[in-house]
Amino acid sequence: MDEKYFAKKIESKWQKKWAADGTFEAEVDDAKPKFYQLEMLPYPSGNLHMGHVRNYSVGDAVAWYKRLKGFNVLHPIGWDSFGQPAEDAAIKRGVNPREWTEDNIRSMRGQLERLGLSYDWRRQMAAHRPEYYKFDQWFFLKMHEMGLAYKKKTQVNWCETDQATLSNEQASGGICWRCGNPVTKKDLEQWFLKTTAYADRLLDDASEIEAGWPASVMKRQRDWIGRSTGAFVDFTIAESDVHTTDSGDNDDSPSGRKPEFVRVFTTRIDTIYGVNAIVVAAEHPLVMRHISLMPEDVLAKIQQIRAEQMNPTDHETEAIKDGIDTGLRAINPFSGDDVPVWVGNYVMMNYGTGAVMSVPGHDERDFEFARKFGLPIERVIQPRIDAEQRGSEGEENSALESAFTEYGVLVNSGEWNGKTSDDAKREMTEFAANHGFGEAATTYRLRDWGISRQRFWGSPIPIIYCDTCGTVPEKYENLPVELPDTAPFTGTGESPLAKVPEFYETKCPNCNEPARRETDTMDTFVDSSWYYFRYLDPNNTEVPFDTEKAAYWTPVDQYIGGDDHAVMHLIYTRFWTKVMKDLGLVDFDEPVKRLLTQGMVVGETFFDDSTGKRIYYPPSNVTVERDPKGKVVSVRSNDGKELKNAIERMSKSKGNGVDPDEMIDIYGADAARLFVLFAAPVDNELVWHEAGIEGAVRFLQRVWRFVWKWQNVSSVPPAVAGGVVAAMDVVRSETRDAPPATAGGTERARTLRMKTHQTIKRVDDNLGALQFNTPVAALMELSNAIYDIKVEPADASPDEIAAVREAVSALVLMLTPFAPHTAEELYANIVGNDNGILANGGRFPEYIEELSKASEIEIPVQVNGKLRSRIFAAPDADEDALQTMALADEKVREYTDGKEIVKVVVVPNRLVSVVVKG
RNA sequence: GCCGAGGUGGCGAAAUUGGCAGACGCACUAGACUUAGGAUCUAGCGUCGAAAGACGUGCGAGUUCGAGUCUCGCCCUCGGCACCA
Repeated sequence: MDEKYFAKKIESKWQKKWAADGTFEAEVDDAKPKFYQLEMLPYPSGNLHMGHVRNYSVGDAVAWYKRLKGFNVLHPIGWDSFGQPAEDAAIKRGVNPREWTEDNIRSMRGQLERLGLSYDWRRQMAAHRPEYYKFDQWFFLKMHEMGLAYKKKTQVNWCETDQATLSNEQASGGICWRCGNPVTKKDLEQWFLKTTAYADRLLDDASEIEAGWPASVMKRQRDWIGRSTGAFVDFTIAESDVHTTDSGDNDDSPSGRKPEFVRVFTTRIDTIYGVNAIVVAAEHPLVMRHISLMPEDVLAKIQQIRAEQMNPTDHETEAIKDGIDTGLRAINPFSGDDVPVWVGNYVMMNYGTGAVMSVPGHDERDFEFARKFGLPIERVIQPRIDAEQRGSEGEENSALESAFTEYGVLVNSGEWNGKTSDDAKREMTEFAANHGFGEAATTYRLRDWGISRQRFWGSPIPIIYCDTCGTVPEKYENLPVELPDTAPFTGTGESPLAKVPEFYETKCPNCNEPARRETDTMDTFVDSSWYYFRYLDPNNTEVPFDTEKAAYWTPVDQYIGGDDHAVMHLIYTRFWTKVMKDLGLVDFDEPVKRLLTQGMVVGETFFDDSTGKRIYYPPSNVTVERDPKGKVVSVRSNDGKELKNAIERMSKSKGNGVDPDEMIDIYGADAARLFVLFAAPVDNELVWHEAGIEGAVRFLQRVWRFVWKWQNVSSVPPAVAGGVVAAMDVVRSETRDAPPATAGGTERARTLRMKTHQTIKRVDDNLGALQFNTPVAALMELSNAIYDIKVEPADASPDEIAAVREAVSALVLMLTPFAPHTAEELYANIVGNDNGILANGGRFPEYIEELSKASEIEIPVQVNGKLRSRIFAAPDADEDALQTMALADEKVREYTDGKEIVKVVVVPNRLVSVVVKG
């Protein structure tokens, strides 16, 4: 051990050692409890960024913590290596996507290794390798057999910038998930996975994982699935001689020919007597059927609305209601009234039935629409009112100032008057069903998952089109359908594979006649839906993974990643798991027991308002002026211009990115890791300040210096040579049996031991609760306490040496999850061998409660709620004793003398509160 | 607009869940050592005040011996969704 802390030297030493020893290689072992620690796998862009560093430092801390607690820990990593950037590189720079990807994986693996992350590298998977994507295809075929994979022509989300289709999840908010540009619509023939078939299970199984997942993620998933229960109701079209078997787009309708009708979905059938119109989407089949009879101006308006709905969503103009009366009329099956049929821009074809019953009295949108077009507004629900008010007649007919959307009691609703909304909903739905004009219904916001991508760099969809046999799945024994080495890359929206005859020309698996392969590839979110099962059995060539291995390791105990995947990846992977359960591959419904979403790492930049030029903060790029208290008064560029600050997501274009390699080079991996864990609570945003990482180095150096100073002393008793745990046993028996020391040095020893054991408990509790900033603070406090003992090794008494030795051993072991290289090196120094913490049987230090307690504790005394004094008492002193002491206290008496004591509240070990009067 | 999370020193944050607000770190101030310090060590660091002390967790009320924490009403910030019938 060197006297000085050289991060680079010890980091490379232990990284080599771990790799050579296979320290983090895990195997199934029924004798040990398992722990599957997983972090979201990176896309191999070529460079690690600070967000990765944070994500993987957190995961590594958990993995180490669990190892020290005696778990058999599986901690793998891999590569989400299919996807657009590789193809973009091919288009722009003519490189081969495979070589580009492999190069990036190589360099990023180097970066991960330099961080010293404790992965079992033997299990690495990469999505773009045939041995992996073979099983994407395998799953696709299984889902095809199960009827979960199907093809249909539909309007898809299309990103003009990326020239690519997007799933609904990827186009959330009308914005492309990758490039952030607005999304348009396009008609395409696409393969879909039937996620909607699992909508109920996705919702209902959520209760199993609720406790371990962030509430916000659960909520966003629920909102995304968007289940609403209500009813379909059919309104017959008046004076129409058209007959229909359904409302056009709905397969669930009753069979048999009936007069033309329009089917609406409503969650509020109890308001049906308040219907003033039927409003349908511009593309609704009803409109299509009657289009020839409509006047010019109506058609023009419908065209206009249709065009607006096709365009990228503009949230500014969206709120303005627009519509036109089609001239058709529909009959309300409950009241018998006939109402106009309108086209409205606020009704969307892709939700419910594309038609709504407009009830302006009790729906805000309908209210706004009715106001604008002067349609009648009637009250049919009245708030529940008290008995004495019930008689007042005016209520029922009073004009509505705004829509009343709550539940209440029905009025103006014929025979249903007086029913509550709840009762009416149930009874009216039944009534509609019995009379054949409606039924109970549930609709979802969730859509099926469109997985076709007109891209080269993805898993080919294993389907063959044959002129005689039609759409034919590839045979399992022919998997993988391999990508060609290269293709003509244009990025124009057609799959490059469609230009590679060697790829698409094939024989039909059925009839052996010439046939054509599907040339679209799968969405990369397919790869990430099941990758963590592949880690369990990465070399299996027959099936995705061995079910027995999965039975031991899965589900994932702890998953960590960014919350930008709250909807996309995490819904897909939950869906995939449920499919795997139905296939008999796993026996659980939910793949991830606990989920932690870490906050973003952001950078601070300063910019010149006039030019918009950004300057990244620390390395002497700017001059910071502060007042004597340290508050920033101004920041100037080196040429004297006043700058404004901005905290933004780190990115190349903003020039505020921080290169992990550079940080490792300057400060060391341990310091970088320690800092990201310490700087902020894990779910908060983290503003990267280089000064902070210097603080982390200082802490490590302090610990280092301390061990150096005490190293000769700490190896004195031969009994200690067996290791830290043994050392601590010795220390424990030395002091436990000894009478409580009272004088001089031994008092110091006792205080330090107390701090040591309090720290053990705090760090254990905090890590167990997935907090990382607070245990680091606790370790810093312990290090300060060791420092504060202020005894030179030569002058220390035996129990002081023992106490210091115990404190140092505990500190070093508990440092492992945060700064493993430093901890390993210090530990090696303490035990006198280089075998490593785990090989030596190092464990998380044991907490001994009795040692954590002070012999005397300070108890604050309040008089009338204000802190007036402190008394010292033995722990667990009884209430009477504390009260007597408190009332006898000189300072307390200043406030109580001559006054009446009304009440004394005593909280043992906490406080005494005296209430006086007069 | 709706939903969710949150507002604590100059900054990042703690606070045993109703019990000494500001632990720990950064920044800052003073001093020591030093040829030097962007190293290290010592001390200080919520506001006002010379001190005693008073005030202090977005604002206003309330419950309580006692409120950062609980209740009610406002204000603000950040995220998500955005006509979901």
